[in-house]
Amino acid sequence: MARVDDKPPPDVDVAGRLVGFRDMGGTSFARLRDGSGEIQLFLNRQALGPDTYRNALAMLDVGDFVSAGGPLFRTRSGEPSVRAERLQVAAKALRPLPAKWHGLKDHEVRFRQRYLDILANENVRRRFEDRTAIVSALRRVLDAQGFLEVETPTLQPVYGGGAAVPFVTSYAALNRDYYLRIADELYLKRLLVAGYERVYEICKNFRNEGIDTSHSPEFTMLECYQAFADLSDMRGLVQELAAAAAEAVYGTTRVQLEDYVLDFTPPWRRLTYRDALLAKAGVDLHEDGGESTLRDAAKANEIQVDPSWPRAKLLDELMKTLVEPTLVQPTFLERYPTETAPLAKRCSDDPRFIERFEVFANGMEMANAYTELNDPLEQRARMEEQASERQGEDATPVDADFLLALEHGMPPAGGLGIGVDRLVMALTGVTNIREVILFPQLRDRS
RNA sequence: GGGCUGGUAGCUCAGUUGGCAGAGCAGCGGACUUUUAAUCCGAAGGUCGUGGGUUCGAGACCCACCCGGCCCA
Repeated sequence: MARVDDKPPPDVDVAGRLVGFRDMGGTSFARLRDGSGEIQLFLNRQALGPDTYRNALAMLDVGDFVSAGGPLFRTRSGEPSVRAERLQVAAKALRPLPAKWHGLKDHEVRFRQRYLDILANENVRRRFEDRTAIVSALRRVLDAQGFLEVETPTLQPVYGGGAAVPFVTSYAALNRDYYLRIADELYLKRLLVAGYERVYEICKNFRNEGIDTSHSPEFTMLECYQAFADLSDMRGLVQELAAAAAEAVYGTTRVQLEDYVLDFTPPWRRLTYRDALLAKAGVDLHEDGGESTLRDAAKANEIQVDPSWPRAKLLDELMKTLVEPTLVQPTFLERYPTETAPLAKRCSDDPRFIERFEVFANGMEMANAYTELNDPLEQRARMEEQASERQGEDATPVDADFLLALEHGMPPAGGLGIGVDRLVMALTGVTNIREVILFPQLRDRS
C-alpha cells in the first residue's frame, strides 16, 4: 500500500538571513530566518560536492542573506530541514549580528543603531509593529466616521496652536525664516471654515525644548476637528479611539502591563480641574485662585516657581507636580481655567473656565480637547492678550491670516489632539519615549 | 539645570586594600557526516569613554570634560 512517506520529498527553494551555523565536519546546519519564520539548512559534503561544501563553509557568515534549494526532510531529531543542493549568498555581512545569546542591551547602541536593536530584540520588533497597529486603528476609526485625512504645512510662516519654542529654518525660495510646526491646529480649523466638517491629520510636530523620558522634540500628534460637535462628542471619540488602539494590540480594552492593568474600557473617570486642584493643592478656584494664592500653594508643596510666571504657568506647574502623576487609569480632567488655552470656548455658565478636557493615563498627558473658539473678535482679543502676556520664548504670536479665516465664519466645532507616542507608551508599558520612536535623536559622540 | 548611576575584547559582564587586563559567547585555526546555546583542542583579540592629577605603580583614587540610563526640578 502506498503511503505519503514513500513519495519522494518535495524540492523547495528558500531564502533568508543566516542566523545560526553549526559545523559538524562533513555535515553542517544553518538556520535561515525571514519574516515568516525560520528553516534549517542541512549542508552535506556529499549532497553539495566537496568543493562547493568547502567553499560554502569558508564563505558563509552569520548575518549573510542566503538562498538555497533542495529536498525537504526531517532530521533524526525531527527538525524540518532543506538538504541543500543549491546554495547562493545573496548579500554578504561584513559585521556580525549583535549576539546570539545575550542580545543587545546597551541603550546607546540600541538607539544609535536601531536596526541592530530590532534585529536582536524580539520585544522591540514587536513594539514597533504594535505602534503601527495602533496608528492604523486610529485611522480606521476616524475614516469610518467620515473624517477626511488631510496634509497641512510642516513649514509655517507663523507658528501657533500651542505654546512652545519652535525650530526656525531658512526658506530660501521665499527669502525669509520659517518655522517647523508646533501644531497643525490653525490649519485644520481653516478647513472647517472651508466647509469640511470632519478633518484629521496625523503628523510630526516639532518643539525646540528639552528631551526627557516623556518628551521628544519631534513627536507624532493626531489632531481631529468635528463641526457641530461639542465636548461630549470629543469625549466619546477619544474613548473610542483609545479603546480601538488597545484592541488592535491586545484584543481587549483592559491592558495587562508588567505589574498593573490599564483599563481603557469606556466610560473613563471624570474629574474637574477645580476638584483636582482643591484636593491636592488646597486651592479652590471658585473662591480664590489668584496669583499670590497659587504661589503660596506652590511654596507649601516645595515647588520652585519663577516670580515672572503668569497665572497659567503657576497653575500648570501645580497640576504637573501634584495632580498629573496620580492619574494612572485613564481620566478626563475637565473645565480648565480660561488662560490655559487661548483657542478654546468659555463655559457658558462661568467665563473663568473653558470647555476643555485633557486625558491622563500612566501619569502622562495623553490627549487634549476643547470646544473650539469660533468668535473672531474674542479670538483676536485672546491671541493678543496671550502674545503680550507671555513675553517669553514660548510666547504665541498672533496669526493674522488665521484670524482672517475666522472672520469668514467657522462653524462651532469640537477638536481633539492625541499624543500618539504617549498613547503607544501607555499601551506597550514602556516609560521612555525613545522606546517608541524608531530613530530617537542622541547627542553626537565626541 | 540638580542628584544618583554606568561606559573594560565584536556581544554580555567580572576585575578584591592601588600591584602582570579576565571569563563566557562570537570571530579565527584544527577535529568531528543528523546538530538544536552542539561538543572537544588551540591560538589570538584591549587607547579600560577622553584629558589632566596623585602615586614607585591607576581599570580602580582625585579633578574636568564627553556620551548614556534612572530620579528630581
